[in-house]
Amino acid sequence: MKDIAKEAKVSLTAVSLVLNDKDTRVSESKKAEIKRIAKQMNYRPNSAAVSLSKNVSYNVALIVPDITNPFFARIVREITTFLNTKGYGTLLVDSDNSYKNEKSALQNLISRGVDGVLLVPSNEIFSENQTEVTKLLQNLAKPLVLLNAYTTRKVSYVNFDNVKGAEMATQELINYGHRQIAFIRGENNFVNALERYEGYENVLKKNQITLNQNLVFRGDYSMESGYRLAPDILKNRQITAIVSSNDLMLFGVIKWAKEHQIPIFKRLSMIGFDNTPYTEILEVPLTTIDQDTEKMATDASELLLKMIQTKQKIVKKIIIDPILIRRQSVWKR
Amino acid sequence: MKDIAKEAKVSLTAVSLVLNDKDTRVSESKKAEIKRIAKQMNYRPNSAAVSLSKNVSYNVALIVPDITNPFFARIVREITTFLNTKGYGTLLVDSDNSYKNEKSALQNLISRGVDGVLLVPSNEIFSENQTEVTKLLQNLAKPLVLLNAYTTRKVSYVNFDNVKGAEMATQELINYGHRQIAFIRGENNFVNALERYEGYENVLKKNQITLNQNLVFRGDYSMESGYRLAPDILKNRQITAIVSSNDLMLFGVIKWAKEHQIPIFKRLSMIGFDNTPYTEILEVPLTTIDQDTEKMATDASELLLKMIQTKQKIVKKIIIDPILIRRQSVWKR
DNA sequence: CTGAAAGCGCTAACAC
DNA sequence: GTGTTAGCGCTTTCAG
Repeated sequence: MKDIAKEAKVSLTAVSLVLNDKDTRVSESKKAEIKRIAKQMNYRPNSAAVSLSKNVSYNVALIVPDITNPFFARIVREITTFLNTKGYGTLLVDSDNSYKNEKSALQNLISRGVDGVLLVPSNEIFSENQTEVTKLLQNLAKPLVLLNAYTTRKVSYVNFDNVKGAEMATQELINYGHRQIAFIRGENNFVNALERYEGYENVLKKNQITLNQNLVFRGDYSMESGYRLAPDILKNRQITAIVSSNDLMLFGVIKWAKEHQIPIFKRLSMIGFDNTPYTEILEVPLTTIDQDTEKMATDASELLLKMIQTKQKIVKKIIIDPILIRRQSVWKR
Repeated sequence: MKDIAKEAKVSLTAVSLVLNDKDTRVSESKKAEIKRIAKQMNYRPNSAAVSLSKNVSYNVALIVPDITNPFFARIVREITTFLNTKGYGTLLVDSDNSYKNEKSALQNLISRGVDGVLLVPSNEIFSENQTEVTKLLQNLAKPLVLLNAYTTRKVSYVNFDNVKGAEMATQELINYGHRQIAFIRGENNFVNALERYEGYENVLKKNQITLNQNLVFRGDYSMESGYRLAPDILKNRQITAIVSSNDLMLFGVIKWAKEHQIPIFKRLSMIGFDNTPYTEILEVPLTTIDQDTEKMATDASELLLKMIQTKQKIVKKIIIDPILIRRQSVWKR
């Protein structure tokens, strides 16, 4: 900048003003001259200096439990792309589904000077000491938006209507004559898992089917957990259908069944959650609940940017409706 | 820092020295006192100030073509996790497989002050004006390591031995009696695609099978491109086996076959590339070429950090051997 | 062993 | 319309 000023024979102020388009004061001729020289010298502002001076970094933190899960991968892609067009960079952290990592990432990122954080929380965070978590989330020095979770805390979030999603899935199976419907749910404390389970319960009750806890299985949203659950699910011959809280756990069940030569697609109707791309290449394409990750990503990013730019604490709750995607894994029993 | 200095009745210098463990000079008692107070005040250095002063940011850029592709997702996870343990943050950009995006990201990230960049290049970059690309990559102001690509430029990279991988795949099929082996390759200019094709050619020649260009199909590594290619591949009834340059394109073929009720798993032997997790849940688990993404990620990250920390330009080429994972999609014809 | 002070590159309040 | 200058929070040189 100094060089530009010297070259253009103006002050640093003028250069700064012009290059930031706050050129209300500078004369047109100088303006043009400064811009020309800046371009010619291929000037790039030093972002550390800008940050130090303005106390903003134009970086946002994004924390996800597992980037390898296609559902999260989609979210990450939408968010980074969106933020990029708005002039923000994305610092990505994979928390490996661990609260400990989330916590240290949160602190680390704040001191890295991010302007705000987008948090897709782990399951674990909800099993922790909740007053500590509240403190962590509410007293964060920077704006925060939660994705794919809800909370009663004074924190913004955008989430899917999980109750509704699970209701649609369960009802679909009942409509096809199923009554012994297994449900693969997530961890006890994970709020979305609770909601999905609630949807399952609701629909059973509405259809006067008594809830049987032997049909409820508990995983952690990973393919491995589905794989682990598979033998128990498949040895219960009463079960005619499965609703899974996500596609991945169902994939795990399918993997186990394949390995043990069980014709699972012939035996069971199945509905997943997330509409991952791989649902379409299975032996029988999977019916699933689709969630509009793009909307989630842009809604959350926009909200965060608004908080950052207006410097206001906004507590807003956004809930997105899921959609039932009918393919071929459900049929009359 | 000022507060700590005041509280401890020492100078700013002392505080800085102690907190950075350059405490060769400060007395033990003061040292302890300063650390105590810093912890008590929950002191976090302002990273913008550190950056400005030291001219480093402890941030690294990571550019990938498509985070949604499980192969890249795995790389991203390994890299972010590894860099995190070394005290570096990761600025992630999804280039959407476009050279234009890569180029602007590269410039944008540099001016964001990253200390170095890890680039998993798009296919497109190799179809561009190559003198421009050379200029872009070689004259980058910061250390650069390429992943999943090779180059004759003075640029470091970590890549798989693609020739060997494709050779293993093709030979495996020949060993099982196949001779009309289709090959799904990537774009013309993408170096890895070229290498894989070369491996295919090599093995045909070695086995005295004449290369038939009608058996070579060209995709872009996306599931969609496989889907597009499927009708042409499947209508050629001579073909008894497929080698695909990645799993995803094969998934696309499988998807199309499913939709058109073609029993592809009965008709064709198939081998993919990448060993994505979903290869195991298909109707017939897929034989594939596994690439050690973790090694690639850590090798590349370590190399980059070395360049950053020693401030030396290192041009090192690392090549990793792939492994053939035998599952059930290959059988005697 | 310790501290004062210059400086990193930029912004913005202030004075002209 | 224009320029001077005081910071932003930290590191590091230099003088004691």
